[in-house]
Amino acid sequence: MPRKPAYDRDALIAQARDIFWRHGWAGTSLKDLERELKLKPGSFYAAFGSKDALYAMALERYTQDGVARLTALAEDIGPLAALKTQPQIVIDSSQTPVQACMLAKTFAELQARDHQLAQKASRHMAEMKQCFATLFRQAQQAREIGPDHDPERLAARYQSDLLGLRLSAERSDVNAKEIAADIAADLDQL
Amino acid sequence: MPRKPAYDRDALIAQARDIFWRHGWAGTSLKDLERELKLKPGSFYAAFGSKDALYAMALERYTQDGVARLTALAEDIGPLAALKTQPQIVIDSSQTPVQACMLAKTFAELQARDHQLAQKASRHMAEMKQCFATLFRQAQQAREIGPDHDPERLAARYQSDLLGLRLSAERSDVNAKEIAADIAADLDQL
DNA sequence: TATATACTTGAGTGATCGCTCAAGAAATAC
DNA sequence: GTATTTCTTGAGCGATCACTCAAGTATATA
Repeated sequence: MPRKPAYDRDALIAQARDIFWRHGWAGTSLKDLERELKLKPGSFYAAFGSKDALYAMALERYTQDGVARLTALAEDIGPLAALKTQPQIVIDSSQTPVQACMLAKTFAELQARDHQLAQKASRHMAEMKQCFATLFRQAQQAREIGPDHDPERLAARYQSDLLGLRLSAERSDVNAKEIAADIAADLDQL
Repeated sequence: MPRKPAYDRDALIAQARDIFWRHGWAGTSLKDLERELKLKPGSFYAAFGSKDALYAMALERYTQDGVARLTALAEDIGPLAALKTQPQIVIDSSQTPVQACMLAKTFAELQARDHQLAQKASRHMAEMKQCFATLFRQAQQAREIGPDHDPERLAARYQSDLLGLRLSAERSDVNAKEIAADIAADLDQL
């Protein structure tokens, strides 16, 4: 009996993710979303419930894709090689809407207001950090890095460096490739 | 003949800087500013012209203070020591409204919309980077670091690390002191 | 004290915010 | 075909946005 939606829900979430990623939470209005997703307000709310709900879905999608991509890369070329390659990947991927991390942008924007989306972003960043720690641990077990390092600590520093790198990559007066190379080079010192 | 304002303009700019720093550009409303600065709309606009104009003054103040503090520190304890101490300073300064850099937050929030405040923030970050580069150059001339390093490149990496550190320091699941120590330790390898 | 010159006040501007909902259109089941 | 169910549409809700301005108030000089 029912009628099917005229849109591809998954594609719309990915599209919304890119818009939010670019312009942030407050910087993206319902008008923006309606125009880009080609949805009237009624359809929008029937499909996603609210702006915040869609934003949460976008964060989810963003994190899932990120973890999946890095995990796949590590299985391809090994944990340490993946960690060394990641800095260059995240800044030269010209397909990404912006260079800075969406989780970091969300967290920075909404943390002070104690917004639930900031908490969600924080949890997702912890997820990513765990992913890094796992790779460092694997690299250690494979004797690719010294045995005296704490994988959790390496992961925290590495993630911090990546956040800085990706923000720096947005700047026109910074040579991000050099920074990425230097971050990768640091991993050889371990 | 005239009547003097009842407020301390400089103090109000510093107060506005802290509010903007915390909540960002879109996250701070005129109502917020009026309430915190205890100014009615008329006085506000007579004093500062617009929200954006005040934000620009806040950015200016933020940068001036940052450069002055680091420069003074370097004259006290030397360029390399200042660079090594800075990471710990910026994250344990419990007087600061938030840990993340206001220039970085502004840039990240407004860059995609090509807002003039994003450009101003970018210029101020370049200013800070030059400040770092000068210290690295001085450290090199003082034989505190090796002669084969490019001070500009070191400065870019160092600033990137600081941006990451300061954002990480906002997170409850990250030990920022460890990251700060690791950044400082890296400078000994030069 | 008289007057000129600011500063302070707060109601109110049009625009936009996220969001609602009733009515019309379309597709399924029978 | 008809009935039923969902999707689509868009006018419009109250709230808030950055901001204006005329009237009132206080302080300087003369």
